[in-house]
Amino acid sequence: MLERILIKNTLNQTGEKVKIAGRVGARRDHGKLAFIDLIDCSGILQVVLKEAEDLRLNDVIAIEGIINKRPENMINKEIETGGIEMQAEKIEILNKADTTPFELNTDGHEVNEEIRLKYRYLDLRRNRLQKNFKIRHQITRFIRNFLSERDFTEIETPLLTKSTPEGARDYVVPSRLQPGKFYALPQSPQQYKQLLMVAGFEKYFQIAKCFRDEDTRGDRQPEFTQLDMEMSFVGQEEVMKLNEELVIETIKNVYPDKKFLQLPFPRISYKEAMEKYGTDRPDLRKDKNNQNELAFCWVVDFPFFEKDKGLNPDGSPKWTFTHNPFSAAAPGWHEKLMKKKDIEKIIAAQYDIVLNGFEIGGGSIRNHKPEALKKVLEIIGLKEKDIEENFGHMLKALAFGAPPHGGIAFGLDRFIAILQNEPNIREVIAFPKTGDGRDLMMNAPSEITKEQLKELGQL
RNA sequence: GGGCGCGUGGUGUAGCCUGGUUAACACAUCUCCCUGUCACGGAGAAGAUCGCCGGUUCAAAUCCGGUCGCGCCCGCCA
Repeated sequence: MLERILIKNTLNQTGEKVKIAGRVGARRDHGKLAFIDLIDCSGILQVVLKEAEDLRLNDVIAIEGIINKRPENMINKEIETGGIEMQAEKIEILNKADTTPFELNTDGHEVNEEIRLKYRYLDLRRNRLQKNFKIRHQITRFIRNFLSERDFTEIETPLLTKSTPEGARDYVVPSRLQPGKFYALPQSPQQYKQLLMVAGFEKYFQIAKCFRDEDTRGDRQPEFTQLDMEMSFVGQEEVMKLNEELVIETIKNVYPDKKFLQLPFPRISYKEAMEKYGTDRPDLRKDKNNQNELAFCWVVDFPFFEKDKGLNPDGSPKWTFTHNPFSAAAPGWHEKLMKKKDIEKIIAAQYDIVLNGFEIGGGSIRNHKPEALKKVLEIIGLKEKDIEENFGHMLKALAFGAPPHGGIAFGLDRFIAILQNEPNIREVIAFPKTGDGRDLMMNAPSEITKEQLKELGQL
């Protein structure tokens, strides 16, 4: 009884009898001679059959046979195993396959998105998507190793957490044990990672799922993955330096053909970006058709606050934060923040990293003193009661000797999509949602039973 | 919430502007032929009441109105 080996391992088995297994990717029947391309997770191999078998596309089979060198004039240079082939001796059909609703030997761009998502498990068989997810794994593996080697601890934070009044709309989950109350799914692990700094971990990271109940875009999904990171006893320079190195090393390792337009990454102030490029995420590429050109930049010196729509009841302007309520003021602006003076001029210790015109990450140095965070919350118009209710735990935690800290978060899906030259992050998310937030394959969201609703206190 | 685009066999398109044969083509599917193909080739077959509803007309895939679905963009997204 032969043990099954992977197709990539047939390369050094010339002359040997082996067993391989996979699905039929193509069939070329010549009557008394037939070929099939067998596909497994590691590659593709041509199998020669003496007689035409009753094999159909996508049937799952196991084959035993001899691996032979191909004659010189029959070598296929297009595939890795093009110099060898298997002479089949025994075929076992493990499972027959229905005809697929679309062809799998293309890149899929021609097929309607809706039908691709409905049959996502077939769509994922495509070469292009297989590559995307193998690369995605290489990237996350490299990042994990890079940060682990630098004393970072990967820590998971809760998905069932608390709704907060600021920022994006929350996805909420009704509580059974606390009828009428709701958990919220995190928009980001922001508060937890800061609390981990209070806890003394000093260097934390997480490949974190985040949720935002807002309208989607080509580069936005309701559910997405963030590389989340936080460090204690650092300033803006250290965070930027470490992350620049992380990005450069990751790309050098996974994409040796990609070229950085400028190293180190140029730094542009928000003001300069707006004046020169009319956007805070400028596309600095020289040749936008060159898929290997990467134009990174940092955008810094963001205004902390901007005027919100409408006015306060007393006629004073309403303020909102431009990026993150937990950010600290940039060096030199702390006094203005504490005195709530020249609010529109205050600069935040905030930095965005931009790649080819897309914001792929952003972070800041945080307010590690409770009185500073409180000032920010007051400026954006929160009443004492709201502050206590929504941020009381943060203020309390910071008061127990929180170290100075700061961090960053990368939109991992977006980052990978750009590196893979994919126009849409759905191509690098295994089971993405449609524009209106549905999962066409699982048919979610769906209705739940009256009993479930009752248990949740929703009836 | 708003703007734009698309919807025709299983998949992708043509036809629509300028209404009129049996709705065309490619791929996929099925049958047959084929001993060196590699997205094999050849012969044949089946498969669409043109998203849905209504209107105009002798006649609607085609014109008009509505509706549904999908995508992209603006708003929104700390």
